[in-house]
Amino acid sequence: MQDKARVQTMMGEDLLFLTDDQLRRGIEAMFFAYRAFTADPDIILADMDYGRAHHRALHFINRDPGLTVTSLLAVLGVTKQSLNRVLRTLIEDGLVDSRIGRRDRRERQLYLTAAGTALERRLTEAQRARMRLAYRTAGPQAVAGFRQVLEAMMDPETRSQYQALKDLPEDR
Amino acid sequence: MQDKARVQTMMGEDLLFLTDDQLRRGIEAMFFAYRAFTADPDIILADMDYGRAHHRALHFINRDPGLTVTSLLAVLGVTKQSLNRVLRTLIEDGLVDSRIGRRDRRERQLYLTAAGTALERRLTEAQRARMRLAYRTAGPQAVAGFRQVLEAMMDPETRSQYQALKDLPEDR
DNA sequence: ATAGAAAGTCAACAAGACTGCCCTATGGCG
DNA sequence: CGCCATAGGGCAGTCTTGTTGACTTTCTAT
Repeated sequence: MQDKARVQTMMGEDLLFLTDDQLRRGIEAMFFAYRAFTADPDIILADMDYGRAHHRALHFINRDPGLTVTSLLAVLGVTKQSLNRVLRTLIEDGLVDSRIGRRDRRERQLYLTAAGTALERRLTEAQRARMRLAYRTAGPQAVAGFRQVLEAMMDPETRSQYQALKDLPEDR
Repeated sequence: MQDKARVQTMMGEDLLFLTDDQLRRGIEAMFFAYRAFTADPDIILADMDYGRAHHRALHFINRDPGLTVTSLLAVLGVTKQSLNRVLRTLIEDGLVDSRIGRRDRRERQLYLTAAGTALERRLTEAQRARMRLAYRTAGPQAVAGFRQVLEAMMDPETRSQYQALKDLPEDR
């Protein structure tokens, strides 16, 4: 009784999509898809002695220029020591600019330099290309469902952060 | 420059879901959701000196008992040296049984022991609980879309492996 | 003015991926 | 039989990225 679980919507009785088998399929899909999802930028990064962590930092600094180290920490969910190493190399290499906070001089506000912006764009575009194809293949309705499930999967606190990101300035 | 990618194409109109902004939202959702996705089993694993790699091995051995080291390698997409370290500890700890291949005595066929099955179940159940909640929250139609997009995101070769898994014996 | 909290940095260590190389055992084939 | 390919294991060393602990700088409240 595994595959006939093609769910048809409506019909209150239709909880077939919650069988252990269906859940396991979702788990495996997450594993395989995430691997592909990170593969494209990883190739670019490998060439320049950077890793995924650098990409993530660039992404969120680009997303919200001027954010502090602590804010970035909260979004990334790592320790500040871990982030610091990554940040240090990015700053040394001239991809990120760290300026002393204006309100509070203990803080460091982070900005991408022109070079940083260029790399971020290159990395993200590689990732976007795959996402674009997947979106196009699956169609708008599937995309909506995709986002709904992912959002429901996040920890509540993370979900708030994610939703808050929605409203950030869209410059670029 | 960021084409605000409103409509373009002749028929256009419904390509709004392919804007760079929409794609970026998807990228961020993947990042946050995947972190949550791995968090629950990670807590259990941390207590016993195991890591994510052990979980993955247990999962796929449980999925297809008797598979060879080479097959497992192909599914996991890691090097044999990397897998070997993980597998060695699992075998030493009595969670996995490695038997000499029946067709080909060079091969090792992998099985979970009772203890291995128990741990696999515990780990997977933690992960399933989150997935179940997400599925239930989002609903069947969203789940279908979720799976469609993830599948479209995989590398073609991986997708074949993923689809092939569909037909494996369903014990449990 | 000073104590304590907060932000950030430096140092050392561990997990888990990788490569490269070498080894054994087995299987297939001319 | 002999040769070579394949399956698997082991060892050494590297890299990224996570961790904790201890430190400095800066701010804030008493």
